[in-house]
Amino acid sequence: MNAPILTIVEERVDLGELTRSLGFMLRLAQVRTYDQFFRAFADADVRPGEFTVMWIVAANPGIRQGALARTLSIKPAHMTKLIERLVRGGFVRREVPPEDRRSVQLSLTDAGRAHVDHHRKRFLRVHAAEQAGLTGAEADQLLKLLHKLAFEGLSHAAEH
Amino acid sequence: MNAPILTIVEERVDLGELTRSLGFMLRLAQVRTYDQFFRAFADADVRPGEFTVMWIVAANPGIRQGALARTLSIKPAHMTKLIERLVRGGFVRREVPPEDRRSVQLSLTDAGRAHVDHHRKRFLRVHAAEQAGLTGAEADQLLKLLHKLAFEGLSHAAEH
DNA sequence: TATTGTTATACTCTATAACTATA
DNA sequence: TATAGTTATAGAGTATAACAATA
Repeated sequence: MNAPILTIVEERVDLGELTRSLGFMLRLAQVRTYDQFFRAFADADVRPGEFTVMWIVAANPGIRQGALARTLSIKPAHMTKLIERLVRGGFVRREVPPEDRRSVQLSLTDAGRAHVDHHRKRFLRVHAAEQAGLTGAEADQLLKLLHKLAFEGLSHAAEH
Repeated sequence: MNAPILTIVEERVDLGELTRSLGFMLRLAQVRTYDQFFRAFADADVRPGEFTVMWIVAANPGIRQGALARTLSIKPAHMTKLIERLVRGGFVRREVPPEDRRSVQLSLTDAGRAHVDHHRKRFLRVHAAEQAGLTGAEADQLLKLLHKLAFEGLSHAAEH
């Protein structure tokens, strides 16, 4: 059978063909990077979803709430609540543009910008920790493949 | 700057260095495979977590509930509820072994085995769909890297 | 009529702590 | 005392549908 065996603290669990499932392996790998994120930000009350949103708003001031939701595959209903938290925290500002008064444009407050700046370096350092066990070349290769998997087909990505 | 731009339906969103974050890219990639799973099993009321659990129980009859939880990084409290659902559905059997009456051993019922067998082929076919946009060699490479990332360091994995 | 975002609802998942029953 | 699992609770994420305001 050649079945892969995962050994965790003395326990042997046969995962069978699961380890050939991209979905399953992506989940396992993500759990690990998630752990590393929380270990790095244990003191800071920073969560990956919220920080990612603030990061993107920082890079795209005035972005529409819907565009942000589609970019991150977050449902509009959830995005409303997430943004609400960030507005309550004083990090994000919402503005209704006169051109389309149905929509909402997002930008960071001074506090929001300071928050992103303050944690930027640590956030980038987490990337290094995430790659534990990989060589630099392997990490690059992995990012390239994930990029292709995530963007190919359902959208168009380009480097400028 | 060379910042990567993600274009979705006419919208240009600058993701900046996020695309160099393994955690972020793993999340984006996983969202996609998650979608594909649900598209494939739209009619069947099969969820990835539950199906994965049943798959592992099928391959490891008598596995302890705690070992299963640790393998999948699912918290014991949640595992209790997840198994409860599968027991209620008639797919999983719980047994308390006389050697250690604190623990619970899991196995599939006939219905559980039939259910896994019935969806096995489709589950494997999802893997192919997940790889859309990748060549076979790329998919293999990606799995290898994910395997290394997921297992290296926190546990020991071996092929037999 | 279609689109943007909100509200409401329900369920899953995550995290924690307190608890039981065994060891 | 420590371990295996359960119960309880709270919050976050996901999914859907109905809705208001605007286009």
